[in-house]
Amino acid sequence: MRGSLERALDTLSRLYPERKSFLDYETPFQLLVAVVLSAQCTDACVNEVTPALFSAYPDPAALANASPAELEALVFRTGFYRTKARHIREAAAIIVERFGGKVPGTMEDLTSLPGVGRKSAGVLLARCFGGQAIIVDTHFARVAWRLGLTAKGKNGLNPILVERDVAAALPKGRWTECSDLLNRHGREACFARKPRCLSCPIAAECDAFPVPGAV
DNA sequence: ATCCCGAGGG
DNA sequence: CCCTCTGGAT
Repeated sequence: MRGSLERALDTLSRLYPERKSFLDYETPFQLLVAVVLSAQCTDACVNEVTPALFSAYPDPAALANASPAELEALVFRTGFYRTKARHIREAAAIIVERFGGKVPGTMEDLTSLPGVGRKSAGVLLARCFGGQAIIVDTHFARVAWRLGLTAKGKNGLNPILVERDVAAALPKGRWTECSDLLNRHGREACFARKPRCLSCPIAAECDAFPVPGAV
């Protein structure tokens, strides 16, 4: 990276002052379900299916007893619908049986749930448990790579390595803020295709500037 | 490395 | 047609 990550974050925090979630939810349980459904699909799509889902299954006990076919129908549009339906149902059962009906608040317990990897667990820790986490999704990884914070390996970007590299470049107190801001920048300007490099406020700090085909 | 899997953009 | 959209499990 050409400049300081902390200075880039200061700039982005002025560009994106509010730090809202893009997934609709009211409780940790609802966020857990929404995050699992968000794999490889847009949050807008998730938000279309979750109202009916949360209405039909308001808590882990209800979801654990859901009919698989009915559940698959409700989450169909999010893609990977068989896998996702099974994961959220099994996760709900585990939450009831092992965690007293409450979503657990540690990385280890969260990632023990089916369908919950480090990225999804990080979202829960940061949003519901006040934790600090480097949340590596497709947007975050792309932006971190373009800035020059991490490198691609044989198989492209490895989320674990991206997390390690960014964590090493930043005090832990800013991990979640960094996750939010790079993610937000990725979805609003630093697109995978035709990113808005010409109006990017942190272009001067970016190793990839200007990305070929940028506008 | 591969599979799961629908939807929209270019 | 190919890529991308807040990944995770095998």
